[in-house]
Amino acid sequence: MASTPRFVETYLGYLLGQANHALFKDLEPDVRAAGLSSIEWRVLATLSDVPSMTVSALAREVLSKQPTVTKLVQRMSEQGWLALRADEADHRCTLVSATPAGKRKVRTLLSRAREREALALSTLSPQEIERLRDLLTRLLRPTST
Amino acid sequence: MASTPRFVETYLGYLLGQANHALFKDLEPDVRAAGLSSIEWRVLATLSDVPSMTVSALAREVLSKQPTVTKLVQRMSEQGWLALRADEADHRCTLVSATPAGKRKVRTLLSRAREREALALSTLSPQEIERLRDLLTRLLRPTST
DNA sequence: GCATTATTCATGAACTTTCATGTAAATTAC
DNA sequence: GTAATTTACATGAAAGTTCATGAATAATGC
Repeated sequence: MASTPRFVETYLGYLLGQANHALFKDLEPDVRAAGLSSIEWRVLATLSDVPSMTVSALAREVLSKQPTVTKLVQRMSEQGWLALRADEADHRCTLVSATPAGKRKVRTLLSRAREREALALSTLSPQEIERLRDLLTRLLRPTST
Repeated sequence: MASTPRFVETYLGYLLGQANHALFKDLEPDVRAAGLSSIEWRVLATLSDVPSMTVSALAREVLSKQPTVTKLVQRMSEQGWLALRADEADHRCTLVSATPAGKRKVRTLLSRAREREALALSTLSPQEIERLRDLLTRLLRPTST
């Protein structure tokens, strides 16, 4: 006699949160060892392969609020990991970029993250991994024709 | 000539985070209208279909730290949504449960969450949805034979 | 049983995030 | 070109989270 499953066990938001958390837990020791918090890791990873980004674009990427990111990047710039400068084309915008020190700091973490990801995904076949990425991407971009 | 994709565009943790965030954004207005924060919503949803749970079990479920949850449930109990009592079998444990008022408060949100989830998933076929749930579940429980 | 170790939660201090709002720059409508 | 509106960031106060630690209970080894 099967009982009704708990709400959280079937709700997609819960599954996504748990999966994300599980994945990060494997990487967390490395992130902490590098002297970074999880949000700082997200910021540096995001900025690792773009020249620069505005504060609000960065806030969207790292799933945080604009005032949070404003203060976060100020602290990180004091530590020398980020550089802030005004956008010449639009003086309202503050452009955030990773300094060489910041890029250096995150470099090994990026490949470590890839390793951990591969490990976490090792229970799935390459085809299934492909499918998972595809399904998640399509969830994010509803109108993919 | 395809350029190398950005790290965050292919990293699973990023995809999971974005997907989770996108899903919650649809529900957030309802959660806020009910006078709840996102973490309070998670707590009430988690407690909606179990009699009670210890503080640390709850912390694991809602992906937060134990001191965070200790203070959170104290606030929520002052508001009448949760009840706290000592575990008779193990006096170290504080058992947390949703009060009738708390259950009432979350009831409509639970079905609203289902609606929003269905909407977000409507770009996928039922078979694909099944597959996504399956893949995420297997990611969480590596040794499912 | 007694000592040791582990578990569970509570708490104060430090730090971070958030909300509400302010200021400045850019855009739009006239 | 000016006024009204919108956009983007910064900031202070309030609220929340986290770390380090403490106190109490339970489990383990002898």
